[in-house]
Amino acid sequence: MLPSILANVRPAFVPMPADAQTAPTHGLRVLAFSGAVPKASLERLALLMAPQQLAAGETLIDEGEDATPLFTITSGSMKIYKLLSDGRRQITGFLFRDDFLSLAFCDHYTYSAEALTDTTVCRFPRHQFDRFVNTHPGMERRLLRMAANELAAAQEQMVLLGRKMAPERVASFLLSLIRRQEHLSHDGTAIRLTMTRAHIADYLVLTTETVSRAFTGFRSAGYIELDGAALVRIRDREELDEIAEAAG
Amino acid sequence: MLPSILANVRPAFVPMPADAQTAPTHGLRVLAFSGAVPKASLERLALLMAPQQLAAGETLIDEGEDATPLFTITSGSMKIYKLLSDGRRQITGFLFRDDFLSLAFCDHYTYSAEALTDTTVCRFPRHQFDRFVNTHPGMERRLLRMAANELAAAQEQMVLLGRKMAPERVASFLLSLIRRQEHLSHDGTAIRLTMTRAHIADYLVLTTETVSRAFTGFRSAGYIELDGAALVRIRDREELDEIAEAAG
DNA sequence: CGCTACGTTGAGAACAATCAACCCCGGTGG
DNA sequence: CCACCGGGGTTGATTGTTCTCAACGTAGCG
Repeated sequence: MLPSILANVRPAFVPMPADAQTAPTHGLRVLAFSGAVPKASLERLALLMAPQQLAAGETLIDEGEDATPLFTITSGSMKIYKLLSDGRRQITGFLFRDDFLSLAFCDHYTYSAEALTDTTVCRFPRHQFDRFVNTHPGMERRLLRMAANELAAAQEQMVLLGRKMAPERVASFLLSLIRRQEHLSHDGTAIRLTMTRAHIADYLVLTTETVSRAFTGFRSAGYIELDGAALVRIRDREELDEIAEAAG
Repeated sequence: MLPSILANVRPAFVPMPADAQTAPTHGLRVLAFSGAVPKASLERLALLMAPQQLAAGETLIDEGEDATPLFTITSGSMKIYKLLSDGRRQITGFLFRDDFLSLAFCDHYTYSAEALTDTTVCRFPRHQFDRFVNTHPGMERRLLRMAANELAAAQEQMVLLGRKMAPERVASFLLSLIRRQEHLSHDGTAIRLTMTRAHIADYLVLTTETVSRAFTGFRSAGYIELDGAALVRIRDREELDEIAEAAG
């Protein structure tokens, strides 16, 4: 009755068709679920989607809001975050293409979501998505796999927040972006950050100053190269791995 | 093919039969999944289980170990934790009766699990559990629900670790235990802690000293009463809620 | 060309960690 | 019976990593 109960989940490790990186994905593809159900079913799922444009900084979801629709991101990037009543904010994750925004078993979202860059999402009406899931057992399994991956990532993040020093957190963050990108485009040498230092700080529980100092430190040590503030070239990944420390 | 891919998940919100609190649960019950499948199926699931005793402090799972079996806790309590290579430890959760230990989609556990008190677990062989899940769609849905709840809790924990002061963390922790207990036994006035101050500290990312100071502070303020170190009586839940701040 | 947002760098403050006693209680053995 | 012992818990003083506050740089844009 309530299959669509995931919070933010990424389709990590979804085998990606070769043309996925270059082909325009808005509209008729549902890459996040490819492989989970027959192609014909996927086409039917695609018919349920309604595309939606978001400008950088625009809010898609407000915490506590009625959680009727579900979303996947077809291009761009978003942050999801939670608030305390006095306004303290914790970014709990960044989402990119093919990531999936859903809800956590209650009727309202437990987090807010905002576009970092201009972003396109596809909206699924919940009832219809649920019906689709109910008639495709492969979907439930896929969603479970996504949730399990997300859960493991969340525990990893607890270790980061709880036990890692500032530079270790920043190194872990860079590496997680790199790994994510490698799955999508097989480029592990450079990343263009779509988030500001303030976003990174809010995610890693540091300040912009501390994040900046970590970047500067890595640059001075020759581990990375900065081209502007957004483009990061990895020079010594071994060392970054070392700093990020195990697991990561 | 891989339905049993959850990390630690609790059966939160499982409707509990009235006799569940008092009846001995070892052996023939699978409360965590009651309601998800027909009673007859539950009986068959119970046949797969093998009970196992753990003394306090005994390790059930070592991080990285082959993740063949799955477990539910039938009595007692456990901690699950992750390690960094230099030995830093982060407790990522406490598990109690009916909680479910599983694995996160890869072949090895991503965390360790150790008994806090004398504990009984039931072991499921993975192949057979998977087969059971595959033949009972209700199970997949239940597992998904459990995972979603756990994911929401993990995000809550990120906010706690990232944005809450020491007393707020301790208040949040006490309240989460209380809420959990209310679901099981409808007693929201007192809890007997099965973990030491050191465990609590490792979970909340504080030191035993800081945890102790928070307890002392709450006692002095009249919010709680301590009977020994383990028995906590709640005197002013409103105020604790206030301190734990929103969401929680 | 100045505005504004973002980023970097530097000096002092703060919260919790660390280090160090001391207390309390249950168990053990003389 | 009681002294000893040890783990866990509490309390106090000092240290440290990051935050805070503040200033300066830099880049994009009207």
